[in-house]
Amino acid sequence: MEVKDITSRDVDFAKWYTDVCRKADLVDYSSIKGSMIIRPLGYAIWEEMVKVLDNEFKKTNHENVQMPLFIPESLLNVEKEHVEGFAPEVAWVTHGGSNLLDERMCVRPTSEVLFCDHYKKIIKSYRDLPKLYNQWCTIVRWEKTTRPFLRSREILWQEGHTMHETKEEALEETLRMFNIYKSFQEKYLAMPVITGRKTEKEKFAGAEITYTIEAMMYDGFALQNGTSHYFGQNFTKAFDITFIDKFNKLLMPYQTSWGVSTRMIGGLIMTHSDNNGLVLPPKIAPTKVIIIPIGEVREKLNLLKAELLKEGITFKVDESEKSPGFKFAEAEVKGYPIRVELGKRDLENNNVTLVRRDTLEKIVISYEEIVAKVKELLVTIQNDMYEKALIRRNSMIYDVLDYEELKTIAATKPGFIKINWCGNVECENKIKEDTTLKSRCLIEDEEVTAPCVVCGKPATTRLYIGKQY
RNA sequence: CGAGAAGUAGCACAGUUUGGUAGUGCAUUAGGUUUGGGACCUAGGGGUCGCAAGUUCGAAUCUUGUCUUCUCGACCA
Repeated sequence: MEVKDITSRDVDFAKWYTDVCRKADLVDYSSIKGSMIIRPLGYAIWEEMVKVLDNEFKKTNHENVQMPLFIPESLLNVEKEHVEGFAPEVAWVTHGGSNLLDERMCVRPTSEVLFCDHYKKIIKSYRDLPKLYNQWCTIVRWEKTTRPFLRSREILWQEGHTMHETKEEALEETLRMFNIYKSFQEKYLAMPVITGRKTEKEKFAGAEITYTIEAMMYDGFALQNGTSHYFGQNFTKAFDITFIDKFNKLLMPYQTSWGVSTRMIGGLIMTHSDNNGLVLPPKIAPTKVIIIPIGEVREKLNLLKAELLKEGITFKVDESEKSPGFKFAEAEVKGYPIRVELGKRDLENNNVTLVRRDTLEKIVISYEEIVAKVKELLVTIQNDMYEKALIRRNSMIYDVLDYEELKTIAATKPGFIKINWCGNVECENKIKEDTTLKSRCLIEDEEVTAPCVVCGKPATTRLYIGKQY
């Protein structure tokens, strides 16, 4: 459990990642492949995420529900594209006790069909719309390769499923939730993200439009950190969901779904953490301040605790018998944004030492300044972490016009590549075959600058490509 | 799912080649001394060697199967 056990980030990034997950005590392996135990610190980070997002969902009039865990096979089969997309990775329940079931059921890999089955019953009139439901739950997808937080078989997440009277309303909802995710990741997780539509090839099974949020990890790989889908009437037609509008006409509603998962915790680690362990942005850190008393400082400690409590700044005090050096290292592994070293020797001069986790900078100030400085630092650290990640990310984005150059960069430089693309799936496939890079998302706010980088025909759009987790 | 590597105490590992009843460091418990970057002394506790079958008088060690983890590939809404 010592920092020196953490593999260097630049030596072996994959090993470093799992080391941080374990040493910071975020997660433990269970005896079931791909099903992890989320430990108290990992879960506390998730709870902070849930708190912020759930509040955003409720502010935008969404209601939480809880749907069944199982999906009967016949129900999963209702929407053709959807079942084809998910069938290879669902887990099946075939027995109840020792009796073979008449119809096998899968453990939900996502809940579109469950919501549709329910909406069919409760939506009758335009007065029943919109329906804005969300659920916090776990789902199961039988992944072949698994990694803590990034790709597990049991996934803790949130899925919103909404039904709307018009196409315009549904499209607006898709973008509304997409923007909530984007701004959450930028403002709270301090993660710069690229956002946009997925290509036809990469969109969600059954969706008309998929918007994606992609963050670049320290090693240049992309992590898809959230998606928002517009379904049009694909599912409502398949499920025959209808309502009567105000002119007494029978119509079909338009649908969306959107989700984020504990994968964001993996993104947080691979964006900000370092060789000393976890680094958490203050806004998402469950505990903002760790106080380490050195020597007999009880009186000042009690005073400080009362002041932080009054200010609503979450803190912990390490009053264990360990040596100060051990406590410093431990505090760094766990990623507390600010460490307060409350030492007898400093206090004789009326000083305390603050240490920023993101830069490890030591700041000596007088005792009276402490609360004001902590408040200031929490803001500074949050901003600096975003800026640092942004600069690094931007330095790893390449704009490429020539296909040979594309292959060279793909093979030698980690990161994202911007290209001009004709929109043809053959060109998309060729890039993947030649370079293993896949489409991340369309860049819709930039004009095309040259012909398609693959085929040389006129380009219709700009596109981000990159390797992914 | 394919190829490769690994699994011995909470963690990191030795012991396996050559079969003989399990060890080191850290952590942990008790008492004491310490305290500004991973303290020290003394005395303890903790492991059916991933699991299962087989070979053998005897298996951590040999054989087979299986599970889990890691790496590379395929897959990945």
